[in-house]
Amino acid sequence: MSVLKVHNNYTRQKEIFTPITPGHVGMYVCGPTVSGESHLGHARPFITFDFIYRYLLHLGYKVRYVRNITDAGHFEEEGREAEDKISNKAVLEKLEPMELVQKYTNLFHWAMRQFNNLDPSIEPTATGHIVEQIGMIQQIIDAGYGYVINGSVYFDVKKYAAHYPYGKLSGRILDDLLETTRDLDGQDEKHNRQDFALWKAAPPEHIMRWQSPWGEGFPGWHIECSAMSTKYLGVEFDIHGGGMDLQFPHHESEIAQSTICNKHVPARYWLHNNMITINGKKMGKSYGNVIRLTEMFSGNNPMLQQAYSPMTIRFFILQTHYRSTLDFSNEALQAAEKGLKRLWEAYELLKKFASAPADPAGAPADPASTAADPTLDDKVRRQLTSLDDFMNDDFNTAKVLATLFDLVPVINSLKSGHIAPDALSPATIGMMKKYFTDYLENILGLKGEFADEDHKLTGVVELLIDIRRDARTRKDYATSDKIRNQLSQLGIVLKDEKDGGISYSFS
RNA sequence: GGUUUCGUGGCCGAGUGGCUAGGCAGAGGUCUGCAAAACCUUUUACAGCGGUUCGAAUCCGCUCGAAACCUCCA
Repeated sequence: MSVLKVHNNYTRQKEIFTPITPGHVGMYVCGPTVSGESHLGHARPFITFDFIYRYLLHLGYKVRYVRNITDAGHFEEEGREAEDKISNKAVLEKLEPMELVQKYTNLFHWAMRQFNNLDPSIEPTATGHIVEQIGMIQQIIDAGYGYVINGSVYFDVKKYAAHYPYGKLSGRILDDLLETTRDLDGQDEKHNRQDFALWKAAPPEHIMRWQSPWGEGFPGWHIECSAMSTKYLGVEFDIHGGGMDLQFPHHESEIAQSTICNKHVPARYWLHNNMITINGKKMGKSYGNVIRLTEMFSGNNPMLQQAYSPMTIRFFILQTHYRSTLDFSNEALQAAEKGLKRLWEAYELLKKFASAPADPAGAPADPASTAADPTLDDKVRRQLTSLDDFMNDDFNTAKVLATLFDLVPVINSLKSGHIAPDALSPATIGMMKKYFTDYLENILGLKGEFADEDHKLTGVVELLIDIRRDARTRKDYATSDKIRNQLSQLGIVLKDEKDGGISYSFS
């Protein structure tokens, strides 16, 4: 049995995962900014850290998974007109800021449920932790690493870099930053360009504002995650996750803030998922190439040839390693949809197989002994146990799925008789069931799309199948074809099987 | 411009020194009243050029191309 290894972006190495507190894992993942609707790109981190969360639970860890809601807004253009993104849009949409925030939070939660993501243990909001953020900013000022100008507070990156390794996470060198940071127009009140805001004085038109020792204003973006992760996970926790694009400056700034306040780099393992691209370009608002999740599910977007179900999208994401970019295309999504169907149908078949009888006295000494085909039996077992190795290898879900696909022909052949029913031992069949359920449902978080179909509908379909069976027995193919074709038009596909059975699926 | 990463067959994507990845699509076959599914077989690969090595898609160098970050961004 292998041990879990994760690629730690902080050290740029694959490392054995060792939690700080044995048996417990603290994980913080940067959540959504609820100033707009989530798009396909946003789905990736939350699905990625969901299967990571699920796998840690599967390994038996007690996990506290904290994922924030950013509802306080950031700077649209730092250094120029400090505009709160959320309040700005609220004016445009003539909504109360918190009304807008609520609307998009609800939509976000709805999307997470569609994806079958487990709820985080704690989902703190930035607006609910202003006090903690102010406290942390004060600490930074007191320590001499923050300075106040015109009611705003900035972090002194240059001073920090003189004492601490600034840029380690993102692989950046301060001097390079000084030279390469793009020129911003207008006056900059910061001492140095690479300094970042801890607190911003609110201009009069700014709706979201809070009292602080430095006047009315609102918190900088980076401080919220530092404050909330510290509050709920302590000064040092295990995993910090988020999209790769957050590595700099967001996570780098978090490290700097926490280092000053808590004397600790906040997390041991920094995990970042890669981007979803479209035509090779990152999907993002500024690129104007986003497909919203509601559009993905409905197909209502010019870039989409059809609707894609949440599980298709989840499967699509799982087929790629989380650290690789994933390119969107209709062709790829359609392939994922078909692949998932094939895999899931085999799983449904497998669940119906007779399994090994429960043996309270213990498993047989040699579980493979009853297998008529020991070679195959052994191969299946090895493939199943390799799933753990792949998952332990920095969550290689792509390999996990490929291996499960390898077993699909075995399952289908057992069903059809191409492989003798006793080729595999009952214990191995039972093991397959367990692994398939564990991996597909519990770890990868997939679910049958039609699990909730109305039982009455099922009954009606089975009645029609019954009538059709009679018709076929009479060789009344006109009637049998009529039933099959009409059902097919309704999206219910019948399949005649070799043994005279008929199966069906909703599409 | 700087930093980093990547370039795999028709498409999507694993693999990181030797052994079939996998999915989708295509082809042939088996099965079947027909169809679908399933099963079996199968075509098309590792950007280019050099180097290291018994052996490289995998390591090194160069060239070309792409992306991410450097600005809000999952």
